[in-house]
Amino acid sequence: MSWTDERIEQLRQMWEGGMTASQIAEALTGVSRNAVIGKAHRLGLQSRPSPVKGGEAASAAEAEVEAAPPAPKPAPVAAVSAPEPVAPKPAPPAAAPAAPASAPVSDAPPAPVMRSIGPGGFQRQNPHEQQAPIPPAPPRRLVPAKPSAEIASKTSLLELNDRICKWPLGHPGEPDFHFCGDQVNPGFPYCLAHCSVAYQAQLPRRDRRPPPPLPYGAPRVR
DNA sequence: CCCTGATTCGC
DNA sequence: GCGAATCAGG
Repeated sequence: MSWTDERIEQLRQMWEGGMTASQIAEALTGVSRNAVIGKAHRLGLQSRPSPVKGGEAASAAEAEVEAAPPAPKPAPVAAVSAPEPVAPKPAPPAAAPAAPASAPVSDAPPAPVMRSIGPGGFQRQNPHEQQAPIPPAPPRRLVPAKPSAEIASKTSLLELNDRICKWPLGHPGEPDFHFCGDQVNPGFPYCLAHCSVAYQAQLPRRDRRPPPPLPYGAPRVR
């Protein structure tokens, strides 16, 4: 494969859009990650935060970059080949309850809380902490979460491998059906965020709590 | 190990 | 100009 104008343009947009060289290389079939990086440099595309850089020459140039980081990444223009409207970004799915109003525990001496770690690094709850393992099943409609930088190129079925999230976005058959494509939570087929959607901790029936407040018309739990 | 981008250098 | 090999940090 050679660098046609079209491919160069796609590379440029994806690079500026924040895609990693690997992602770009996958999207532009027939080129390696190195090829992408090499080309990007030859094009004069500015390097984005690279891990290997701080080592030397902490000069003015770098200082400037450090000085003004909080610039929200502008939504990159859609790829030339597949202009796609940017779908509204829904709230992250079923995030773990940040700090649920923990039980009115007295100000007793705080015994060190021991928690076991589940697969994938999730913290398990102790039996005593089960107040709200999961906030009452949200009656909301589930909307697929949208990963950060998959605006320019969507992860297609052909690009799936063992280390990218296979969480489907959209519906098969639809033109923009694709997969999440983020890095997987090691040992799982999905990224961390989608694992939290796909896997819900299930407590022994004995320890389960029915009473919690089912808001109006929430689905009956048997 | 996995990942990342940067750089080098033979082609 | 190209990109594999290599480097080096996370």
